[in-house]
This record gives sequence, C-alpha cells and structure tokens, in this order.
Amino acid sequence: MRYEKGRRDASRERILQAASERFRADGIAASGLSRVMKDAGLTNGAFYPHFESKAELVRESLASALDTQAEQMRHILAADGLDGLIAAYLTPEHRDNPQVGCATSALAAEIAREPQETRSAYTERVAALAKQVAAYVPPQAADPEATAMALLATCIGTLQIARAVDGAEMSDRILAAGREAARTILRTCALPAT
Amino acid sequence: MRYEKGRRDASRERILQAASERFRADGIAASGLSRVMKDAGLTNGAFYPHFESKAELVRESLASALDTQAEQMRHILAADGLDGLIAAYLTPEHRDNPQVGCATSALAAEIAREPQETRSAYTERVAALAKQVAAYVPPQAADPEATAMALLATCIGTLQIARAVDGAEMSDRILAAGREAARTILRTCALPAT
DNA sequence: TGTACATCAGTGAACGCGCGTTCACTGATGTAC
DNA sequence: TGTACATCAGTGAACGCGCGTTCACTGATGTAC
Repeated sequence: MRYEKGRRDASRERILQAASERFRADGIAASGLSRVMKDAGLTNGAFYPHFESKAELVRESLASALDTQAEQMRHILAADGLDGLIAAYLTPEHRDNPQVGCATSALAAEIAREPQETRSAYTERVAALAKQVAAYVPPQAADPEATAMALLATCIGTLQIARAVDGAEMSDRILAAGREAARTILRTCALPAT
Repeated sequence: MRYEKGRRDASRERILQAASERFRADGIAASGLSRVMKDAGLTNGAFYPHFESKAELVRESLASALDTQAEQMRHILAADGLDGLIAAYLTPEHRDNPQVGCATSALAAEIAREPQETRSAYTERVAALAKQVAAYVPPQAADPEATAMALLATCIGTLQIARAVDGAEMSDRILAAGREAARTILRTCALPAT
C-alpha cells in the first residue's frame, strides 16, 4: 500500500455518503458528480477509480441510505414500537431535512425511472423494511405485511405533500393528518373483520 | 392578425400539454426544453415568446395538469364517490402511465424544490382538491379535510412505491394493500371516537 | 378583384455553461536493500 | 538507519454533448388601397 491502509475504502465511503445526501436534497438528475466529489473532499477525476458510472453510484448510495434507514428504524421500533415510528417519521424535523431522511420520500419518483438493477436493489430493501415493520403490526391483522406496506405508504405520501406545499401551518396540519391516519390503519387492522 | 386567430393560444396550449406529460414521465430536471418543443411540434426558439423561463413553464404546466386532474376527480366522485376514486387511482393503468396521471405522484419531491411561486400555485390546488374530496368523506368524521388529505397521501405514497419497485407481482400487492388501507381510513373516520 | 405592405409566430443557429466521462500525470507512502 | 524505487489514489485539464437562453431572420397571412 502506497497510502495508509483503508484510505481507498474511506474515500469510497465519503463519496457514497456525500452522494446519498446530495441526491436526497436536490434529486438525482439535478445533482452533478463534480459537486458530489467536492462534498466528499475530492476532485472530479477520483470518481471513476471508485465507480464505473453515475448509475452505479446511484444504486450504491441508495442501498447505503436504505440500509442506514433500516437500522435506525430497528432501534425506534425496538424502543417505541409503531407509534414511535409514526411519531418519528412524520415530524417537521424530518420534513425539513430530506438530505438525511427517508430515501423513498425524497426519491421515489426518480427511483421508478432508474434501470432495473437499481430498482431491484431498492425492492429488496423495501421488502425487508416492510417485514421489519410487519413484526410490530398487531397479530390479529389479516395480512401484517400488507398493513406494514400501507402504513409506510401513508407516511411517505404525507411527508412528500408536507414538503411540497408552502406555508408552515398547512404543512403542519398535513403531518398531523398523516399521523392520525397512520394510527387509524394500525388500530383498525386489529379489530374483528366486518 | 398575421396568422389564424387563436394560433398563438393553440401553440401555447400544445407546449403546456407536451411539458406536463414530459415532466410527469421523465421528471422536471431530466426534461429538456428542446424535447418538449419538439413534442409540441415546434422548434427551440418558439419557446421564449410564450414563456419567460423554464421555471414559468413548470409552474403553468403543473397548474394545468392539476386543474385537469381536479376535473377528472370531480366526475369520478360524482359518479362513484370515494370508493370509485380509490379504485380509479390505485390501478395498474395509472401506475404504468405516469405521463397522464397524478402530478403529485410523479413530481412531489421535485415540486418541493421549486421556487415559492410554483409551490404556492401547487398548494392552492391541493387544498382545493382536498376540499373536493372532503365533501364525500362521511359527515361523522371529526375533521373531513384532514381525512381527505390523509386519504390522498395514502394513495400517492402507494402509487409511488408501486412504481418504484420492480416485479409486477409485488407492485400489484402494494396497490391492493393501498386500496385496502384507503378504505380503512374512510370506514374508520365514520365510527364513534374511541 | 388585385397588388404592395405590415405584422409577428415561428425558425434555426449560436451563446456560455455544466454535464458525465477520459486520461496523462503527480506525489505521498511502503518496500527493498 | 538511509536511500532509491515501485505503487496507485488522487489531480485537474480536456472531451463531446445537451442544457437554458438569445437573436437575426423568414414567410404566411391580414389589411389597405
């Protein structure tokens, strides 16, 4: 090794972290590689020894963001269950900091336009997330994974609309309505079927 | 008039229509004006006599798409109520044709990054849509507009995840879970409070 | 009715810029002796 | 322990390209007489 052992890996990690934040903040298409590399403390040309294309960076940084998110959710669920997850997800803080928030909320529409390999990596992780959440859904639910998926969808849709509207008051009301709806889904799946 | 009366307006309308479809299909940042103008059957240079910037086109075409959507929803609600709306929104057809579908599902994250004027135009229309939907929410609901908003959020989040994942089977299951959750929100808001 | 003119929506080439990508080169470090 | 060398992560200029935007010009049409 001509540089300290692990330097290459550390650089790669910094690029991934910078990219995943930049993409969530500004969108994938609107984010240039030069800016990402600058955020990572490197220059343009150092990109290609680490990744073969922007598409690969998108796939890897998305996977990394989703893995981090899964771990954070695991802690929240273990500590405070689904009510804790809803309360932590649908907050003004999460709304106002997309760059460190849920990748699906920030990027879902762009992920849908990515190549199959990226969408496949995304799908695996969403399925795993749903399984994780499903473990905390009341056991009386007919289909815990479907309930988990719907709960996530409600949270994601709510956060996106809360981000898109202008006016703090309306945005806060949207968050509150989303929290209420998410809890409703939870409460109702535990009731006897009608 | 040197050209047929109304020709200018017709061109403007074609540009707006082409833009709103292109943006929903490929995203705002990833869509070039040259391509939009070509879709509209015009050349590059004809853009600026109609709009002062891409930002203005985004604002106008988004407003146009949302107005069209509001009218379509009005018809669906009048004919089949909220169950009809849920059934029409969370379909494979809507999922597979974003270019003519809900602008929020296709563009929410990008709208959040637009200038205040655009977000304000968006907010007005979302509020109007929520009012429209709220009129069909069971009158026992504590806050019909909040329920309407949450219903829309659930539909939007579900459609986005269904578009982002790969694998038709999983995507179809997500749509089904979303339909179920949306109906749950509706049914439950009509129950006496716990 | 026929002709000359004024109008202006639309044309298409060009601007500077940042994009994703390539590549010849640098220079800090570990290794060999 | 000191010196010469090999390595390779990173540098930074350059590539062609499409972006948003500008502008001198065209030519089909309505109007004036």
